[in-house]
Amino acid sequence: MADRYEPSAFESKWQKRWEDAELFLTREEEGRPKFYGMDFFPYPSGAGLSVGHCRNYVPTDVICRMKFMQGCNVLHPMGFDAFGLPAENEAIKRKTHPAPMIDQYAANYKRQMDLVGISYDWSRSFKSSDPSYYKWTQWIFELLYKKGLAYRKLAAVNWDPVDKTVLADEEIVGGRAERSGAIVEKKWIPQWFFKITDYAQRLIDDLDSVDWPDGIKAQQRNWIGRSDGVQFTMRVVFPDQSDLSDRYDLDADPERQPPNAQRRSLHFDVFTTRIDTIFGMTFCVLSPEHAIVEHISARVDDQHKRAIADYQQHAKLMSEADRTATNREKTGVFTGAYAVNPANGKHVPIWIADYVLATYGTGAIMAVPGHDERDFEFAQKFSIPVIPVIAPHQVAAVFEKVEDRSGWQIKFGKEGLTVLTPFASDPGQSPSGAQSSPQEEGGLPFVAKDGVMINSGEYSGLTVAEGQRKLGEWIEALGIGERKIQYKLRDWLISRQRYWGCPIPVIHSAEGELQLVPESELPVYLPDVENYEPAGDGSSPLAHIDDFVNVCDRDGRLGQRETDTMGGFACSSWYFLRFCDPGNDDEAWDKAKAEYWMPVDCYVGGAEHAVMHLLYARFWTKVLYDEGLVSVLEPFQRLQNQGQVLALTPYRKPVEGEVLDLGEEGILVSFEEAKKLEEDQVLWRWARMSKSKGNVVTPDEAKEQYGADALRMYLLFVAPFNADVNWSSEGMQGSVRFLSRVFKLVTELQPLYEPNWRHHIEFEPMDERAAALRRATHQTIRDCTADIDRFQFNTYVSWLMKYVNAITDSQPKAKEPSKAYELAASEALESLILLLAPGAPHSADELWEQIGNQGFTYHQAWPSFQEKLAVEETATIAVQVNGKLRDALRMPVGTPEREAVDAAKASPKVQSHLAGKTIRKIIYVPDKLVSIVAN
RNA sequence: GCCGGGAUGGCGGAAUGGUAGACGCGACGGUCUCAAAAACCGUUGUACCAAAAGUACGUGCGGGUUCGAGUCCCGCUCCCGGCACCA
Repeated sequence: MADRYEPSAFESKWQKRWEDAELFLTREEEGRPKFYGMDFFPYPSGAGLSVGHCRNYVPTDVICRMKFMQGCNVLHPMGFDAFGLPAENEAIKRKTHPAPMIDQYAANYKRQMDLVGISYDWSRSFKSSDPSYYKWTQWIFELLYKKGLAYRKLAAVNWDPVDKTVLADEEIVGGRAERSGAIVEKKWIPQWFFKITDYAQRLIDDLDSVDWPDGIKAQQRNWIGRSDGVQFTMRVVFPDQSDLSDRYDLDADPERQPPNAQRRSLHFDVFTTRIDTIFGMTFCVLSPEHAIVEHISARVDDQHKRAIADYQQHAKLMSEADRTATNREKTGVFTGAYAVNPANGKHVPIWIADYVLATYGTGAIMAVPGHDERDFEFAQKFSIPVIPVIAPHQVAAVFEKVEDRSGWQIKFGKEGLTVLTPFASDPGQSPSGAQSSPQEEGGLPFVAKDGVMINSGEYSGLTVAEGQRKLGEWIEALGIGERKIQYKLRDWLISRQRYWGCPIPVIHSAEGELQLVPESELPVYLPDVENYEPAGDGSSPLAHIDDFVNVCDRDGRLGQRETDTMGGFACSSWYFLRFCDPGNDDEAWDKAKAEYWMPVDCYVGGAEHAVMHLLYARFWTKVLYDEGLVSVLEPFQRLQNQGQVLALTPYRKPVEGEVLDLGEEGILVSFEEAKKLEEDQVLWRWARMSKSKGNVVTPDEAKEQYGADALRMYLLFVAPFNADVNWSSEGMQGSVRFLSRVFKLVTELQPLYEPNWRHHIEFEPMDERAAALRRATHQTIRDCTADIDRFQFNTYVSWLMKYVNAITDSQPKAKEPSKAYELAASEALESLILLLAPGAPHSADELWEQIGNQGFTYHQAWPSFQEKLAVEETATIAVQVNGKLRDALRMPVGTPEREAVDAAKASPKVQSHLAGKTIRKIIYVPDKLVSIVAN
């Protein structure tokens, strides 16, 4: 019998027994509520799991185990996101084939997860690279295609020269490929897209219905980037005024067709969210790639023609990274043409500049330097006039009263807008509300989100909100534009010119027509080949495999297979549905089964997928909902992001001339090197565990040294679930110590254990000691249950620790325990073991057996608490005088106000602070507080 | 710049507007031991005081609301994460 935690003696034994008993096979029994708990689909890396991964898996395991004990049918699956770039790159590096390699890595992941005792139902496991899985990924692709949500078009896309593939916008961070770190280039290639933009609004709206961290929701809203504004047409005029004879070929560009008027003139559309500032427009800007630039260029003189051509060339050559670099100085050229401001008929110069993006809105803007920082910067540089048209309410009030405004000036500063009057030298004449302090040159524009319109003709005097509404109506009435909603979100680029991915089930017929591979012929198998390295010319490796490429099309003629594969995010956009019915050969999933299990009740993973996987999976779910294939609009009801586990990592101080990696304070060195260096030469920093940093702690070694349960309890206890933690072996020791205390306590109390305590305890009169123990028991059940539900695993463990202390202290030292105490202790023993079970399942099962029970704690009912047993008999009532704590009284719970107040007044400590004062007011909070106000 | 999230003892962190610092780590003192480790017991926010009692101070900074603020409101500072010329 063990009176301490000796994990090597029992942890592996229980893992074997769980497996033999098929303990974690998913049940679908009637009459039980369901609970679907899941972790993010992991890519099985060759480095194996670190304890950092366990910080994801253990908490999910705790909640799933508790839910099962509470009587739920629990679906707790695990599979592997095997397709994709990381696997393929690793295989190339190792000169092996990704398929067997990934099998081996996945097997290792499973072994490690089992080592930690995670309760996965492995019978439902699969890899995204299994043909039985990707058959249905292709099937969903075809569904999207049929619905017009998958399309192929020539596009300038993000090309990663290192990984030699195209990437999605979501995979680019600051102009670099997130994975390879390469500076992304622009390349024009025909690409496959999913039309996620059709779902932009629903993807925003339905965020309201899910229980996710605010930060993730905000990131998604941001990424989708809704802007409400007005889009309207601007007519182009040339200095010679012969503009009407010039015709812009509208039919060639139907998207830019205006509602009705001005069909014969050259024109372009602009989008603005600030139509209220239209009177402040002093120029327009087109992106260098805008289609109309050619037409303008054709009508202007040679000097401007050349300037335009030069600038376009310059823009074309610039890399995406350079172009989007922060704080770049504005550049641009005047085209020689003008646009007519529809609000006041004024002609404003048309410029081209690369600060206007071709890919957003209409690729053209009205520029209002008075109220837009970028336009202001541009205007300053090119000496374009600035007209303020929005003033703060109090300034506008003064400004609008003045009839002769000659000599008045308006300037902008950090404080807002400043009016400089001709009588500024005489402060007495300066209207109140208008400052006249000297302004530094080059001040900021006044980005007036609120204020009053000025210098705006008949609209002057309206507020920003009113102006936006009225001008929007006016533009619509005029027929030159309409109110419009723009989204930053762009369509999801799905094709990859790489081998290790799900083949796109499309055939290019002899006529160049796109044909879907018939459903009966799915899957399109990924061919097993020796050489699959990317060519680097933008073609897929599959394009060079003749057997694969050449097929019969629908009409029996020679066609060619699509050779791009799908990016890995396609595979992970529906795997949660497959887990509901993983063995189904006839369908992707049985609708009834998906309806039963979906949505995922608790989804756990890292915050780095905020806008990629989580957005794509939501999109697919909505499409499948529209098809009637799933019954939920959102796949993941509750989402939680775990914090990372950081490890102390040695860095060396850089020697002169050495360049540091971005964000690093020193040069990374190995632990061996660090030992050799002088102490003051080594900088120890907390860094995310990674193979390259050499700071990984594996669950294997943690289990070997401390035990799986100690690791689990440590990860739960060390910090709030979503906070980063610093790995510490002292902390691990603490967990070992706690579990040892549990073993010791159970061993001590075991002789008192009465398995039938339940039948006797209500009839046995409770003495004070027994009642106190029962109180601790029921409070602990209450608090542990609530905190697991709330994802507060650190306090769940705290309550257990406190409970162990309480039971220990409750034991009678000198005399024999009473019958009542024996029964209370029996209840406590069982409760302690069962409450411990989700966190430390091996120890719980061992202890359960040790006190003479059979079977698994997993099959026991989760303890329930009785409110009446959890309440305290006496309360500590704080007594405050003028808000300061002066005494604390122990009084029975439910003491009436009168008594409590009298007792408080009687307290000598309180009296000394009341001496010579008159009581003005007394506040009483039952069982908590008496607050006396006196002066 | 914009959008999120933070800031509490030596450290990780608790705390429905009601006794701030639960629980743990570390540290210090003790028991056991020839000794050490382990284990166990005790102390541990700061200041004044020999100590206790006591008093004052104390949740990033400055204001405010309230009998009472870590918690609510206004204005900042710093840290972390994301986005970033998106009109």
